[in-house]
Amino acid sequence: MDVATLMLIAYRAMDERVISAMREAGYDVTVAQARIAQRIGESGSRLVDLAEQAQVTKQTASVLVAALEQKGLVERVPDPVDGRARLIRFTERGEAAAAHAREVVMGVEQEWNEHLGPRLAADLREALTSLRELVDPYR
Amino acid sequence: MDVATLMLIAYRAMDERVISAMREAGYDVTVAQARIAQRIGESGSRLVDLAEQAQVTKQTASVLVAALEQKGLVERVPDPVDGRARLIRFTERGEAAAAHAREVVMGVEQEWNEHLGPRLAADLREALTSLRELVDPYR
DNA sequence: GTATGATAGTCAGTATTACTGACTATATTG
DNA sequence: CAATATAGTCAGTAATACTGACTATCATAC
Repeated sequence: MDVATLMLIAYRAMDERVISAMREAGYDVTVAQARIAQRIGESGSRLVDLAEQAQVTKQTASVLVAALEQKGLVERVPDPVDGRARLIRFTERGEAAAAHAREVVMGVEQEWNEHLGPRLAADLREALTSLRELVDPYR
Repeated sequence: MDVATLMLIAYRAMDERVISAMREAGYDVTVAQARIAQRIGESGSRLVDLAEQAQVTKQTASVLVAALEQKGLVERVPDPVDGRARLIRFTERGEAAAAHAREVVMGVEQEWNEHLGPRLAADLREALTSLRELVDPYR
């Protein structure tokens, strides 16, 4: 089995854990929506930036943001310094959802670390970080 | 950045490499189709097995197999030992495509290993294999 | 200042991926 | 032989994602 497929297996397990925890907590968010939401910055982010970071087109990002907006998790406000742009930022409820999601991710990662032990867990992170530099150098 | 997201970044890089190499070689296959095709065994596989391994419903698997069949990469033959079932197996052209894909995956993995160095590459594989036992125990 | 090109975002249309539910046909088990 | 399980399909829908065309605004060069 190639390492990329092994990564996918673990990634999907994380995804399922997060999505089901969010659903239990009353947040009904899909994987793609979560992937966009995860990248919203403190003071709001532009659509194109979210799209680029999540590696989708801006049209796709637009649909996902619209869904999040409809659920009351994010809002779009005009960018004060650029009339073309709008800033996407969390609502209070969205902020709470994001915090919850982060906690779940950290919890699962903690489980993983306990399973792997400190040495292997550290090596895993180091290897993945190093790989990122190779495959995704500009970011 | 959480390790699961780092895994996704690397996984996607692999995906892109494989898909673009396949396209260059004249095979027009999508990611989801490749994920199903990758799991077809030597002597053919049943739809339900492919679906289970790729973690999709059998209806989804059916659509993906139909697409692969339409491209002439796989064929469905009746299962000689079970009248309900049909075996999905590679055509000659499909076999060649699968072999090419495996080569590309191995090539990219080789690049990754060279970037990481032998120790970290081995640790990465060990950690991911161990994680798989945690998150995907029955398989 | 104003024309030119770049950027932010939307709208329209389509393809792919994925789901649930209902169904047929065949196997297996009691 | 009846009851149940399994393999696969069909129908319908939703989510995700794409390309192409468009408007509005910004930045820059003249």
